[in-house]
Order: sequence, then C-alpha cells, then structure tokens
Amino acid sequence: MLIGRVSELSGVTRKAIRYYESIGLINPAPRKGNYRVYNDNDVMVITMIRRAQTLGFSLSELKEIVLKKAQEKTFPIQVACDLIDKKMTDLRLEAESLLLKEQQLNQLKADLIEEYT
Amino acid sequence: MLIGRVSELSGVTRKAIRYYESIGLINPAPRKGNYRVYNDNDVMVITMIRRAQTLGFSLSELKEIVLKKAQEKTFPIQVACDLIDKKMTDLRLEAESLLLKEQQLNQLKADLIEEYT
DNA sequence: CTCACTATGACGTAGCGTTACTGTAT
DNA sequence: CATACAGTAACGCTACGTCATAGTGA
Repeated sequence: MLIGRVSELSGVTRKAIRYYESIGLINPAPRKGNYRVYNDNDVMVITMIRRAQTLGFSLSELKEIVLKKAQEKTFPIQVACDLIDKKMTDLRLEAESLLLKEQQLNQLKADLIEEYT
Repeated sequence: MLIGRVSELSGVTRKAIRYYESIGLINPAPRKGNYRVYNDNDVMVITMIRRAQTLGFSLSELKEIVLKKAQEKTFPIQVACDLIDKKMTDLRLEAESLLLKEQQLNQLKADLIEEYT
C-alpha cells in the first residue's frame, strides 16, 4: 500500500510518516517507481510510535529503542520498561507542579484583584 | 542600570530580555551609547513576565495584555483574570490527561511484559 | 593594554504544518 | 485533459541557548 493508505489506517499524517523516515525512526520504505510502499507490519509500527508519542515519549527516545532492537535482534523490553517507569515518575512530578501552579494562579489573581480594585 | 544587572535581579537571561524587546513584549530600552539602559520598573515588568511564563502563559498571551494596557492606559485586569481562569481550566484538563496517561503507561507496560516473557 | 561587559547575527532545538511546485497513475 | 494521488524543498512556529565576532567603558 502507499503512504496515503497508511496515513488513514494509522491516523498519522503522510508528512509525519516521511519525517519518521527522514530521521531514521523507521526504515526507508522500498519504492515502486518513486512512491513509498508499505505493508501491514509498517502500519503496526507507525501506530505504536504514535501511541507511545501520545504517552509522552519523544521521537529520539523511541529511536533508541528501535536502534537497540535492530542491534540485538529482539525487542529490548528491559530498556522499554525502564523508560516507561521513568515516564511515570515524570508524570507524577508534573502532576505535583500542576497543583502548585493552580495555587499560584489563584494567588496571582488575588494579588491583581487586590491591587486594582 | 545595564542589561547584566537586570538579568541578575530578575533571573532572566540577557538573551531572553533582548528577545522580549525584539518581539515587542517590552519597550525598547533607551540607549546610552549602544548599551540598553533600564530602571527599577523595567526590572519589575520583566520579573512579572517571567512569573507569568512559569505559570503557563505564552509570550504572545502576555503581549496581548501589554498591548491592551498601552491602549487603555490602565492594566486590563478583566482580560488578565479571564486568561487566568482559562489557564486554570487548562490545568485541570491537563491533570486529567496525566491521570489517563498514567493508566495507559501501566497498560503499555503490562502489554509488553505479557508479550515478551 | 587588559578585562568585563555590551552588541548583533546566524544556526540549532522538536515535530511536524503549510505553502509551493512538480511528477505520475488512472 | 483533469483529478487525485505521490515527491522534494523551504520556511514557520516557541523561546530562547550557543557560538562567533566585534565594539566599548574603566
């Protein structure tokens, strides 16, 4: 299938897919003429990338995993789980900072109202 | 005072201060020779900008307020409070999405472990 | 003359979106 | 010939950091 179909199935734009290829996150698709040709597995990979991205992984983090997988010929589950754990920690820290910001926003509003009324 | 001193007092880098000027967020500082000269009020403004930024306001949002203030000759407290309220809503939405992501990260980890052990 | 500070300007960052222009399969 | 795809290239966005290079006041 061509890139447009992959985009439909995965929900990832053609531009993004080509970008993933350009940074070496996915293998360059074989060409039929000048057009990139994909298979079902490619769709799975791209879908997983988007899923992980949504959960807060950067493309460079995902690239690490992809590279390790290529080297070790097997999915580096240990590395992946470590990254996930780290993300969870990050999330909790971010949640705390959100609570703090909410308080500070309230404070800021109170300050402004007091000063300008 | 010169820009280095402002940077010390406000905790905002010289580069950032010049950037604020370049995008019209703060007024171009008068020059003594070729050097920008600031006063205490400038320091206050820059400090407030940084404070608001930390709370999640973009520079363009802050610029809106600055522009309104210049037009109406008085601090647009209504606009500011509305923006603050909006930020609070955003924060709550983000907090929810963080909780969801935490669940999904757990799910992702469980999926990986089940699949690769 | 040196030293500490200032200035401008170009390039880099993340992850694509958005033109803009061109090629091709039907 | 038109239409709906495909391709590459280049600039835009956010908020500066990081050189590189050069001027200036004490």
